[in-house]
Amino acid sequence: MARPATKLQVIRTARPLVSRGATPEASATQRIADSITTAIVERRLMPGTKLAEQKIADIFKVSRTLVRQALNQLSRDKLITLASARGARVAEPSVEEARQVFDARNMLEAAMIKRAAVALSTEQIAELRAHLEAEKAAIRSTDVSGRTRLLADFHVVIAQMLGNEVLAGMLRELVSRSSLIALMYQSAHSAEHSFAEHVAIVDALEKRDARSAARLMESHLHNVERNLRLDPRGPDLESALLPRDPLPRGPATR
Amino acid sequence: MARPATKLQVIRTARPLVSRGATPEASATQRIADSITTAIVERRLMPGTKLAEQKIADIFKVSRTLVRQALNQLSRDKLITLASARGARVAEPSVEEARQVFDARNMLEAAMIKRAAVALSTEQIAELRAHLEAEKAAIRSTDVSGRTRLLADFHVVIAQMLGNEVLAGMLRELVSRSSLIALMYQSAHSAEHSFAEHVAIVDALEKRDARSAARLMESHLHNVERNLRLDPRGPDLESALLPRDPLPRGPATR
DNA sequence: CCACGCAAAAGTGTATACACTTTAACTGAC
DNA sequence: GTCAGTTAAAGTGTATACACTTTTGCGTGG
Repeated sequence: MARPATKLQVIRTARPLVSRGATPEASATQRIADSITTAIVERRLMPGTKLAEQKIADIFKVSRTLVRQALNQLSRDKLITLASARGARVAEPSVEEARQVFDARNMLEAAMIKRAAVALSTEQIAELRAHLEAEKAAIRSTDVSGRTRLLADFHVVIAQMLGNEVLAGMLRELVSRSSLIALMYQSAHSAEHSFAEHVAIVDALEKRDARSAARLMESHLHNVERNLRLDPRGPDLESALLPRDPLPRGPATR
Repeated sequence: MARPATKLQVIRTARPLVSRGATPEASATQRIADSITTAIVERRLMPGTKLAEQKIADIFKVSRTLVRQALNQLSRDKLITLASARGARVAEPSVEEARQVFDARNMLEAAMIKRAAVALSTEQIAELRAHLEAEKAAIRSTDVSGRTRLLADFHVVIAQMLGNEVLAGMLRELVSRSSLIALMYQSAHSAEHSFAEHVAIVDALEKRDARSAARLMESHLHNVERNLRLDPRGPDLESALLPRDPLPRGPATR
């Protein structure tokens, strides 16, 4: 597999995601995990990048102990892979894994949206409209990282509105895995397109039309998945090696 | 909150669950996490029991480092709760949490079983029959721990047969949380009853009747939930001590 | 020039040390 | 006898030490 071998640039800048519990003073471990998560989702850390414990510890000025805890968490979320004695790398989800994640989302979210059509209050639907406005603004202002986050949060927010934190938690995990997948397979699905589909879904919710809301959600997820470059030959080893992009020097990939 | 304060008896005896990946030499951390998990599910560790790191470390003859890793994992599964500087306790899921868990299972498993009715091969359905035989045997022989595990595994096995490990993983977590909930609220749902419902579900699968399979699964989960003693007064101290009048809505948990 | 092997460097896995927090146990005043 | 305040014990949070594994770089023989 192609190994970008990016040298682990500064991560910083990352603010704690809104998603996690609003702890005033988040634990150091959580801060680290969140920073790495957003760095991955915002494409500052590419799949395959080595995450050496000591280097991260130096960056955050803590000991390896806390970094290890954070890496363990991320490993459970499948955002990184841990190989015994060989360290952590940003995960490189397989095509098969992508299929499974989207399949699971489909089952979960179709059921969820049907319930939402019945259970959400008018105020909550208004909140969803507000969320859509935020999405639109982020897209207009070309705020790439905010846009990515908002488009993903749309799905989680609905789960939270249903008052089911268990559901929301599962969805949060699936959605962040989806982001990594989209990134890895260079989704051709535009943000504008996703946004339009979100609008259609909320429209259906407003009309309390559970059936079409579910249909729209399914086709939304299907579209996102379909637009991944899940080519038969996989994530282009060939095209990466063949002289598409002539490197200045020899094999000095370090 | 009622605190049994059981003094953390010997855990041992526990063999690694079949559920986790069949690693030949599981890591020490995983061994510890599995032991505690089965101890909880088999009622050898009651909700609220304090899990002191050093004591567990002594039992397993490792350092606190590994115990902490295991406890962190279990905390993510919501089988224990971690309070900063106050240590780990076996979780005491609230009534609300129970509702959410069963609600999430309902969404997930209804969708799953519909798919299973279409996608499972004849051989796989035969395997399910074999699983049912094992359930029956465990129930007959009053093998309590095996029975509990097999009844829970039924749901996970179906997910695995669909070839979706992501789905199976989520279900595995939900099912073990359900076990803790059933234990805590002393389910009155008999093993025999669950078994009979499992048989009915497989019958429907065999007939490729997706709709009734889904209906049966939903009513199965509903029955399990309904038979929990989720009384308004709950299992807590107040009502245990004060010979109270019937509470209208009562300050449920806490 | 390449392949192979060996040794140094880097990195991970686990144990231990130590500071700080919580819990308990005790003391004395009321 | 009860309660508050104080202090010791127990326990957790983080850092560090050290053994062992993997990776890397180099030198030697072919």
